[in-house]
Amino acid sequence: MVTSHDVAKLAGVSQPTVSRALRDDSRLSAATKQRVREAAAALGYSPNAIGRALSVGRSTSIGLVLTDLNNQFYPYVIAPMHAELEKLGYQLVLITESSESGPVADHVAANGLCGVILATTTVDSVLPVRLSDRAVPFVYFNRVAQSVAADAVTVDPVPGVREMVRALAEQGHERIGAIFGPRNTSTGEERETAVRDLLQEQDLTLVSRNVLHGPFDFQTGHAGARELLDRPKPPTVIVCGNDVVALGVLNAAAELGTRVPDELSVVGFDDLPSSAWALIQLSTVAYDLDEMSRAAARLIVERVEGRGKEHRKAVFPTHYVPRATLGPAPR
Amino acid sequence: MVTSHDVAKLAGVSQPTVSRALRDDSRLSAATKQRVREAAAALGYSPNAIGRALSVGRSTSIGLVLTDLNNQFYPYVIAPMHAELEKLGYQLVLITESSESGPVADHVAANGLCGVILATTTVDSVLPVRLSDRAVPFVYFNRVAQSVAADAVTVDPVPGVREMVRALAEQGHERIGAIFGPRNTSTGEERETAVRDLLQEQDLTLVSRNVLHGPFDFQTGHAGARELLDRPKPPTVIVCGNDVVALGVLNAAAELGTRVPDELSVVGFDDLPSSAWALIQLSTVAYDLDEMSRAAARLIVERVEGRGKEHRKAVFPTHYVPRATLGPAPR
DNA sequence: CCGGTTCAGGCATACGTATGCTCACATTGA
DNA sequence: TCAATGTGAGCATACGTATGCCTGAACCGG
Repeated sequence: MVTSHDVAKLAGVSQPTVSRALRDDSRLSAATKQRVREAAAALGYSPNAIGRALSVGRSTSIGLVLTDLNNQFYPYVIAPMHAELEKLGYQLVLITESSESGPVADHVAANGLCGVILATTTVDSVLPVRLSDRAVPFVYFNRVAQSVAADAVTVDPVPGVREMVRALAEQGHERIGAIFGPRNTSTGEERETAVRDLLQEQDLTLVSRNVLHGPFDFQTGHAGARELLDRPKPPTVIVCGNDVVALGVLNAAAELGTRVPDELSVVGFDDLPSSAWALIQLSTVAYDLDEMSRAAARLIVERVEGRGKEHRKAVFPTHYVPRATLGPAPR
Repeated sequence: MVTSHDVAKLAGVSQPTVSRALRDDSRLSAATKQRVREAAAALGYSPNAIGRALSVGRSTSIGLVLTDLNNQFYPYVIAPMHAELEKLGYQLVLITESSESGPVADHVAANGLCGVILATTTVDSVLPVRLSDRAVPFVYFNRVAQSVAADAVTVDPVPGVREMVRALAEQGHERIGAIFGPRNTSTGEERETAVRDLLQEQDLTLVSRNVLHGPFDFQTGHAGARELLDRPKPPTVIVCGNDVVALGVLNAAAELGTRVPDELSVVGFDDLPSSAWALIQLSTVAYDLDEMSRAAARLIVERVEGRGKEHRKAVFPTHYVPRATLGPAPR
């Protein structure tokens, strides 16, 4: 391994001078900088990130904490987040909360992460507290916890849900089913509240026997749809907590031979790229997930670098995207 | 931040003793170890990974190098790989080859990764050479390069493709189209060769005008299907380089109103979880992608830890999974 | 009773980089 | 000509952990 000492020797300067030259310190003469740069290039030197991290007291690794890496939702988060972090000179490290290596907070502190993005926070999670105790900077992504205030990027479901509910009323749906997300997540709660409130504005009601809850995953939608469709008077539309749940519903309907949207309408939330596929054509509530992911990356970097003191919240608006899975209510 | 010095002070021992106690060094007495452990627990101490990495000369971060993080294929690789690495005490760091931060090899060396898994190697890639030059341990995942020998986990397409081609012949297909992967990837090349050779065994031929190539992505399948279906005598079946390409084909067919499998059969390769969905039901060639990903993780860790000297190759067998997208050839 | 062995732990140092402080030299102004 | 200022770069050290080497004490056998 070639170190700054090797470069120093070749350039005929001291090691600190190498460090300064490559960081473009104003105190060095242009000639010296040039000489050092040439020596560095000749040796193929690149500064050791670990030495640097130890010296400056923090690394350039940002952790992304999530529970379910298998969920279809996260690829669309990871990709833009990674891209943005890379642009800013940071790396993305994946951390799952079901960590077998003990408490996540220890894990984070121990592994030299300089900050984390929390993507699967539950309302009652203690992780934010732990991180706060250890002074690890963090940002809420999508979901927030009540325990600790911090930077956050979130979604405002109301505008999109309002449009969606209006479309649903216009199509004449009255027996409405819903498969919401977990009650202990802010997204689950907010979306459910938005749907309930806005349905009421349309003089529509959600009867509790047609409302299910579960994790934001395929299985929830799949099993939920089978349950709802098995009712004597099944709902004519199922409102889903997110697109992944809706995919579960659509597939269950396909298995049962229930035609969508002729016999059953389905709406989702997130507008994942696959929802636009011709084979899916899911009517859903959309927002700019790509930009939202990038915003989270920028926020954590600013926080890590000490810029910005106030906690900032970026709230992304939503809109309804009508496609083929919401149709007229069957009589 | 609480360091091993703090623990040492509290336990009334020296810092090296703390280090040894927590690593369960045989030289220390049980009593001392116990005392140190209690002190560490009392202070909530966890060893700093950066200090450790600097001292021992390597980190516990494994890089996963890929080009297209958006590809549907990778989530199913990342999740098990991450899980296995975590179990072994390592972390997964994502690296994209289209890195804006300069050559990947520098990036890797500079960021203190102790090893990398190459998931999107092209046959003519120079990255393996660069890594080899810098003595960075690496493992080929799925695709291999010719330039440098290394540990590798790969797939043998022959058994699965043989079954698939036989099924295709049995269904009476004669006008066969194909959308293969890039010629400069080992997977693209191997699968294409397998299909061509085994078709010949069935006295079937692939006319070159019905053969396309492109990246292993949705767009390739989508555009390719539109091109092939626009021919005067379109193929009755399209053999795809992988499932993601097949998804593109299926969606293009849906857009064009081409019924699958009545008017067009489609087969894929990889058997992604979504291929089994009722809405998709893609007939495809399967292998154990989950176990393969874990195997890559284990291999790189063994290499990093210096165990095992010979290069090892793990080759995963394939089999055909008949579903709904391969049907009888239309007359 | 003494030399040799073993055990338990401390001391010194290394890893690679960054930075505060110091210092030598050149330049400037009076 | 000399003091004051400024410029350019080196010296010393810090970051947190791991480990080779050494030391002191206890123990053992002859």
